[in-house]
Amino acid sequence: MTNLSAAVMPLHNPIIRQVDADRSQRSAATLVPGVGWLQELLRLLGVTPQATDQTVPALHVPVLRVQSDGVLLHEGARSSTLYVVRSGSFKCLRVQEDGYEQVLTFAQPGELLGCEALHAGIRQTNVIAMEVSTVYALAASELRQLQQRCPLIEEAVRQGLSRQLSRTAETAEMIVAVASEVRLARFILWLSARMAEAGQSACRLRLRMGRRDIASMLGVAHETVSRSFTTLADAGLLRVENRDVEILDLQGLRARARSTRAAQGDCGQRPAAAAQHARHGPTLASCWSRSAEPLPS
Amino acid sequence: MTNLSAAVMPLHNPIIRQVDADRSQRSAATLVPGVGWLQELLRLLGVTPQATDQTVPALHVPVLRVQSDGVLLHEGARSSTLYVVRSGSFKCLRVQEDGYEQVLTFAQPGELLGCEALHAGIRQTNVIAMEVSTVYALAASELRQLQQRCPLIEEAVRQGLSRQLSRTAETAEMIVAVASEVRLARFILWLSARMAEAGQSACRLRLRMGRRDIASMLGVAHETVSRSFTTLADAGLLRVENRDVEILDLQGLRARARSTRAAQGDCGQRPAAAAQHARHGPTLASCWSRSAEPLPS
DNA sequence: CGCGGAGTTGAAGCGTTTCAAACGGGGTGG
DNA sequence: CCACCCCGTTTGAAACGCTTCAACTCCGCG
Repeated sequence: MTNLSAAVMPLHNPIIRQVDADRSQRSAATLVPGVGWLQELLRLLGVTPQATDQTVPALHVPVLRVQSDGVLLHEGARSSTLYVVRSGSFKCLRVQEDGYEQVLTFAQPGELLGCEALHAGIRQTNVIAMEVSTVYALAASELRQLQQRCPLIEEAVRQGLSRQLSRTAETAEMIVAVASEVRLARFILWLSARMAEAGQSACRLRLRMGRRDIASMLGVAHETVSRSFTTLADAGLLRVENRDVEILDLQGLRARARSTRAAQGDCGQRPAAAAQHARHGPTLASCWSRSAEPLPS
Repeated sequence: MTNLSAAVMPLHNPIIRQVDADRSQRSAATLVPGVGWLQELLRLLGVTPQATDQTVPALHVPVLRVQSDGVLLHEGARSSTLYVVRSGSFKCLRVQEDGYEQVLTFAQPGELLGCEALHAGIRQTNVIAMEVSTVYALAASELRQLQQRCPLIEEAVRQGLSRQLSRTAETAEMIVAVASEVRLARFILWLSARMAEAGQSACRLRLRMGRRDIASMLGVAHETVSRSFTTLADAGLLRVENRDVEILDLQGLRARARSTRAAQGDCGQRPAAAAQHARHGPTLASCWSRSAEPLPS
């Protein structure tokens, strides 16, 4: 990887120091500034490489290094800096009044963090690194400067926002599943799909989060997550060893994840409009519900 | 309201006709084109009026009129046109393979529809009008033209995207609640808050969706929704008459919505980092969990 | 070495799901 | 105009699954 050491660019130094009000507290050692390259940032955001190679100038972009369990963003803090995960992983959560940590999502490289603060200027969630991680930091002023030199960044950010939006639909479909095993199966497939899209192994997963965090996100008790893990393992779908998970039977796992709340009374007579949006084109294989192979029916 | 009749601007006529590939099927009468004003669009997107009055030119923006139960967007369709709800309301859903309709969210005036298609160009969800509704249609080409004449639109779209993102956190917190009554209470408060922010009555709600749709979004059986309604009504918090809901005891409803999955083992000893993000500023009152008045503790 | 946290497993209570039936309103057709 | 049917909604009862409390193991760390 590129070096994130103390070779701080003098050019952006004043900006980095003021990069985010979230680090106002005591996080002296948890956040370490550095620099990265605009080209890598665009690649992370999913901008096509062939287009970037032509027009992207070799510009530096501020990078923050966050230690494991370090707090990147504080709920309630006044800041609207945008972050893009460069390496590592994060969990986004809100702390309820009774102290319960409600995990909202997990973020991997390429994902945007802190987008919700764009319109109000106030952080809506806490973001905590689950391992040593680095992020690109795009303050509003920084963003404007970059846009002047590379208009492509604008499109990249918008695409990133759009991608985040479609991610939330996926997470929603995880949580609303009836059975806890189904939720967990969807969660595993969700992780797997995102590992695959990051170019990594899609069958061997090393979970960065604890059972409690998974349970929080899935909306079940953490004991239930543990039980569901063993159930899926006993069914021969998974091999689970603490936080190392291996998918043994991808098809079976997909089948398990497919089971939905039965359409009960809706079988046959749909409310006029609903009958029209069956499926009429190859949709995005959203990791679990739509598999690549045709259905046996 | 402004007239949406056949007075179609010749300027944008060719664009309107090609506005979205989603209407390729048979929806001849469900979508009716018209025009609206850029200024109203910006207001809907939450751009500050004082800023708009100075710089916003009086431009026309394409408007689509959708009949009740009409399909605005088709899952799987190739299109990346952006829509902004102008009047009425919509439900966004995905159809599972077994025919079950998974409702993802409900959209009200000011909300963006179809943002998820920006990065892939393919619709991820079906969007259906729950009543006669109108939307602003912003095709990619349309958007570029508008941006040249009014750079503010760019910022407005980005803010809209950001707002949608923070909405998803709210919906997630609805679904993960333990008890079904809590989910319903949060849902009602969520609707109420959005009615209020639209300038309408926050206590008298006319639900546009059926119990089944609510149940789908909340991840429970529709009978459970019905039971939860009566439970909340018996507790004196709500007055429910079919689809008309009146909030009788806002404080009590908030209290009911606050109850979370108890922090079980976490009472007192938090995992190092988690203890640091308590709450240290006035966060956005996200309708149910944070009330305006100070806590009795 | 011992403590504390993470993870697993067990047993009991209870809330939700599920199947079932009945009510009511809105629509259509006789 | 009334009857009828369909559908949304409500309510009941039984079974299932999850939650909760509890005990236990394993592991890292002071």
